[in-house]
Amino acid sequence: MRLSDSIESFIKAMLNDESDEVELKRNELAEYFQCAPSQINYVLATRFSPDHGYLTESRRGGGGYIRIVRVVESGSQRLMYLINERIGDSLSEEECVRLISQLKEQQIITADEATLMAASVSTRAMGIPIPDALKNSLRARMMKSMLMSIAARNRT
Amino acid sequence: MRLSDSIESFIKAMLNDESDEVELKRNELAEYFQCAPSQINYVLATRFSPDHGYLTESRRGGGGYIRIVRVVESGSQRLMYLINERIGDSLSEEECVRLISQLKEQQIITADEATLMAASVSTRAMGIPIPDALKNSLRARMMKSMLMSIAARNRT
DNA sequence: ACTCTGTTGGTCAAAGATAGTCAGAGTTGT
DNA sequence: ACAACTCTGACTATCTTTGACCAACAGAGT
Repeated sequence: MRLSDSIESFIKAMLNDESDEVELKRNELAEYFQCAPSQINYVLATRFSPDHGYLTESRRGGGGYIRIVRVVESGSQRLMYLINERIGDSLSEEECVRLISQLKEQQIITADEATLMAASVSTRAMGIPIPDALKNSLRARMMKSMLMSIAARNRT
Repeated sequence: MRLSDSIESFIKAMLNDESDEVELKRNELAEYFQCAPSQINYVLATRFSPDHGYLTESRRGGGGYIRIVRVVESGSQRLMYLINERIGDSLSEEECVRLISQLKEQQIITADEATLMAASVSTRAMGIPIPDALKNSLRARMMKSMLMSIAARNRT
């Protein structure tokens, strides 16, 4: 069995026992598995990425930690579909607006949230000197990031 | 538990009990927490800054003190200040997060909105190949755009 | 008033404690 | 053999805590 797989199972077991959320110390975990601390990052990157349905946050320095939140299976089907399939690498402002208004119609987000999301991807917000292609790729990333956070909060 | 967090909680508890204002002795507090006096300054700088919604004043010498005041502003005042003065042409992710969480504490935005805003300016969302300076200028624009949309809806 | 001295708080740099990144070496499946 | 995946270590970034030295203020003594 690969080390990465063991660490993955270990973390998933913790997630099952406790809740949809777990907090750990990178160094402790590395110590436990007798491996380099950066191995933990590798596992997080390859098995607990947003694409895999997880969100992670961390803090460095004294009392630092890594927190992993499971979004998979709890976020609505619709959101996961958008994140994983519908939204690709690029999204125009018009497409964003269309998606946002659909989500509002389906009552997945509130009207206020829709306004907020639209404001963030608006032409006005994006007024920096970069090619349109980059702006649209940025919009896609922003939308995924926001939808991911909505999926996270919708978990029961 | 981090020392800084304990001290932060301690001070916030005092603020809740009494009023929007609290006065303390740096040395006494340091004595109480068994730490270097300058630790208190660190806590003030990292958790009670204007961006966090607090003002501090102090006096040295005999009878010296540190006074911490929680700033109370109306939502629209706060938003206007942020849009017109605080946020300039550039804002780091950390600054964004700080401002957002402060808006949440002052109940100008909901927790869900805070999460959404933070997601939109996150490093994850900004993962396109442009210089950091541009990313921060983009963050500033996005924040202003989002705050303006909130200000608009708040006008009743 | 002026100065001296004790009592406070302020600053800053260094040390300590964590986590992140990335290139390259090692391993495995086809 | 080749490509993809795994693992490590050196270097970096960030957050916390401490300590040495500095600055300001009050009150006593002159």
